[in-house]
Amino acid sequence: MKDIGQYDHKKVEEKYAKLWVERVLYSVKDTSGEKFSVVIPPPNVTGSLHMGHALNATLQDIICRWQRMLGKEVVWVPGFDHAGIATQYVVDRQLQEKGINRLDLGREEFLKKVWEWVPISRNAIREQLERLGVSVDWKRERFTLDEGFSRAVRYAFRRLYEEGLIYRGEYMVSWCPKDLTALSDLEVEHEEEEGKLYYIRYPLEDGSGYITVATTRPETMLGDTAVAVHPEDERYKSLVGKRVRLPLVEWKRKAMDGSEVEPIIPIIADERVKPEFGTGAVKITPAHDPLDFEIGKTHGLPFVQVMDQFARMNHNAGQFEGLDRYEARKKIVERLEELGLLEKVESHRHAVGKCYRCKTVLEPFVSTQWFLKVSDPRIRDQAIRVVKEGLIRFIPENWSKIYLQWMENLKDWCISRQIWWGHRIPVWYCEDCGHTNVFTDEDFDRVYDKLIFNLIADGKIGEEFTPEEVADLLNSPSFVHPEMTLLDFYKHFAFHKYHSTEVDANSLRLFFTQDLNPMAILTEKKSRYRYNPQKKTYRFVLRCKKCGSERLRQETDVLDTWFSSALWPFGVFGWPEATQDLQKLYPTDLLVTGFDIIFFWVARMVMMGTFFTKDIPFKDVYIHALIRDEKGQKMSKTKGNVIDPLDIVEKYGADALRFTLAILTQQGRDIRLSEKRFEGYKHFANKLWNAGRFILLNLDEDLLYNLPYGAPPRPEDLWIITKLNRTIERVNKALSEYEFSEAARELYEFIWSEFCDWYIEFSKIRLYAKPQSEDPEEEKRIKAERISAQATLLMVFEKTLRLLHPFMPFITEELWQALPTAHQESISLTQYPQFNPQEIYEEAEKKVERIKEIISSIRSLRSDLRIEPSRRIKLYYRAEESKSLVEEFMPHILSLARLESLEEVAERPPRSVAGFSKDFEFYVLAEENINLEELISSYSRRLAEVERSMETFEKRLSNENFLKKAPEEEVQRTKEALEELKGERERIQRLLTILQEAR
RNA sequence: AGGCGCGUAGCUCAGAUGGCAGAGCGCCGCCCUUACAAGGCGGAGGUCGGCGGUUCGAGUCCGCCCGUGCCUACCA
Repeated sequence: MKDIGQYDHKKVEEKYAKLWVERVLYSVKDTSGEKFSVVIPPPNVTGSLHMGHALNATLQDIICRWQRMLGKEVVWVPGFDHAGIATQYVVDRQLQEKGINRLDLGREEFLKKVWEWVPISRNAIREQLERLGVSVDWKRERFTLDEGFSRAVRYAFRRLYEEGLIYRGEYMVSWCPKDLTALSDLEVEHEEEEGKLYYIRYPLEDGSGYITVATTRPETMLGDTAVAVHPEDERYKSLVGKRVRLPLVEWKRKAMDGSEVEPIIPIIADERVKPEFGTGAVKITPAHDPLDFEIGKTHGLPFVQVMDQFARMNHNAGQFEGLDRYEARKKIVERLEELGLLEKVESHRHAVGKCYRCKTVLEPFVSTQWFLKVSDPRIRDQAIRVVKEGLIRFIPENWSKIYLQWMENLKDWCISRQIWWGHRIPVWYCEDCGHTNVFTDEDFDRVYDKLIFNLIADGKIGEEFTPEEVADLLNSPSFVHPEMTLLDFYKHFAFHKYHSTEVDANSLRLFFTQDLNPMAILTEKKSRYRYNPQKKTYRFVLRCKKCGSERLRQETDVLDTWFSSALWPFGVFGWPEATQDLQKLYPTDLLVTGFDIIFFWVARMVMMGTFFTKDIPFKDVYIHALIRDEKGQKMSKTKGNVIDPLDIVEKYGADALRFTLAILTQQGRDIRLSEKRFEGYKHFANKLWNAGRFILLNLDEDLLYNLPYGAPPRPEDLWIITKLNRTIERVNKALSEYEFSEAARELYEFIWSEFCDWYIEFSKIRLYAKPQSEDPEEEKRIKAERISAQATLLMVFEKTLRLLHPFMPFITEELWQALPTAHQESISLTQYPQFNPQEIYEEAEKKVERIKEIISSIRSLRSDLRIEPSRRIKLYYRAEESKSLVEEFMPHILSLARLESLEEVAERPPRSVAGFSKDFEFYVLAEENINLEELISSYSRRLAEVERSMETFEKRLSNENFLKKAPEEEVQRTKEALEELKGERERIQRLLTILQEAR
């Protein structure tokens, strides 16, 4: 007997969100058993989580909690992504709002600002994840820019470089003139736009006429160095080899190789020109168009850049210099028109590439960049094989096709970015011999040299540093784990080998006093350190591996953020160190992510994973849908249609949020979300709570001791046990197939429609039973009955809570802890219910289902007759097969159909109205004010329906082909169904006649 | 331009292996029946986008079309 009162999701959830983290429930210490490991797709530190993250986290948590309850040692690694451009963009905008320009601030100062921002975002996200109840192991939290991870990135870069898989070169890339960086092909968003196609006449040099070219970008004509036609194009065959005078350009232009280029340009033939497009003649601007770049290369054409990094016209643009590309376009078109060289302008739909971050139209731009040869068989073949052979499994399956398609058409990946926030490429160019040096800490023997190298490469200390600076830094709290020092963190995540032996505070002190003794350094030419006696600072010296020069210049570019993300599933476990974690927990078992980053991330993890670890990074890849708003629009801040998960958690609770997301997650389908959905499942949580409240209110304190004195189970007990058992089976099956929606629906259906609607109602018969006499035997019997009802309620409810726990962790925890059977620190540490074939009671199941039908049919009649629920009425019945059942379940029918009495009669009582359910026919005495019309129309509708069904069955059975060809079983089934319908029709007809007479 | 997905009740969506169309929300009616009005009980509502084909039988399999969403792509 205890009352848990009304459901207050905030109270419950806030309590456990904190408690679970404090008690470190989800940190596995002993990893000797069967493991289940997952790495979270690290959220970007760009702000806070959106609904997509909430979905992602929820689905992973459902699986992780389920696996944990199945007895596995679940390790779920959380973390964050530094998210290069995205984060830089966010901080840049914040500064702009304060009127600060990033370029004025300079790299170092700007990075400081970013490091100030990151913890703000990270804490917000952490808090959100905790509120969602995710069971990650916070002790393992990682950041893609933390010390260990950065080291892994450098290691990976070096390996790839040494294997010849990374190269540097001058190529055409997509350039964002706003973010001032190159982007990979994937970061280009193509958008269809209504543009214009300009037809421009280029006069032939000999004055014999002109050739007309068509272009969408007239401003690039200033950089034209040829006109190309298809070699087989009869219209232009005679012109090939001739030259044209480039209009407007009356000056010499400077090509990228420094040579001067005349505005007289050749007409060349190239098969890549499509004769059917435009005029069939195309202007060639090798420095500003990808195809022209290729053609320029093959034909040895000069490359003339006419724009700078801001997409402004440069010195090659003569009078147009300094104009923005679009202004230049306008001016150039005007000029051409004046000169009569603009033949016509057509409207033209075409795709333009935009920056995926800032949506600026990108400029094809020739520049020197770093590339990763992902198309190399050493990388690609494995990545294809592991998916083809099913070692990695996509769910839903069709994504593997998309993955493979993309893999087949791989192009080299531009991995360098001209931004500041990210992993600086670990390359130092020699100013003397020009050698490209790639350094990692492997190049140094002593641990402290390694350490200091890493600090420098990370930009954690400046080129010149004092020992105090280094010591302070190493003794300061780690960015990721404030309870550790930076040095601890290094030891833990990066210097596995040296763990607790060589690296400690004492040796650190010794290192600085002995090894970095200024006198020793000044006299020791080969020292790694240079001492500056004036400033009392040290410099860590790198020497060119080829010529030994100390004059090295570090590459200023940083790596594409996805380069580091690609190492995530093994980097988090300490790779490249051969840690125990790596051996035990890698490959991971599951990756849950959205389809929008299959190419960006999933594919690259597979490529890097198989390349570096010779193993797959994960076994199952569950691809979930994208969250959209109720109109099917992508949620975005600019559209203002975002639903903030924290708002929902506040208003409806994390449990409701999670359950909603789970039940809406049908495989491979986008989720349209409106706030209304959450409300419905909050009601579900409330329903569950109230069921718990009811049970607790009705449990006797001494129940657990009295269990042996309980009466044997009744059919409804066996029925609900069977129903629960079937639900257990279905939920486990659904989860094993990642059918979240199916699992959630089964739970909802069972809890609400079976347990609450029927079983609890049935149980009240025994719980509320009062002895009719003073007979002590009867009292004893009633008590025994009550015990058995309580026991079943408790047992079924307890199992149900465990079954539901992965979906709604908070409320299930709270209710479970309130049960007298609670015996564990947390419900999440108990076992997940499993199907038990012994607990299927078909006989009882059938009986109770039939009784439900009978009760419903009585309720239906009552409702049609407008008899209020509170009025207990007398009912009379006739029945054949159902008779014994009705007698057996008399109390149930009386109670749930709210009857005063139910008596068997031989004939329909006079002046009565009738209803039926199969052979069970029942009668209510008609009163003066009874409403028959509703009933008559109800029966009429029913009759029509039955007759319609009969017709289709009769037609089918009179079809010879059906009888001949359909399976015997099917024919039989149809016949039986028809017989049943016939009986029903007769009954309805009879009842209708009665009603009409009574009218 | 290719590829993928979707079109079923007013809305959001379920409907292995073809065999009497389902749920939630919304709507209508009656009820504060001592777990729950965030509730109970009862009910209405659908030519399964269109056309053709395979089949005894098609929401389900095949073809075409229409609508819609997304991904990929160097048509200047």
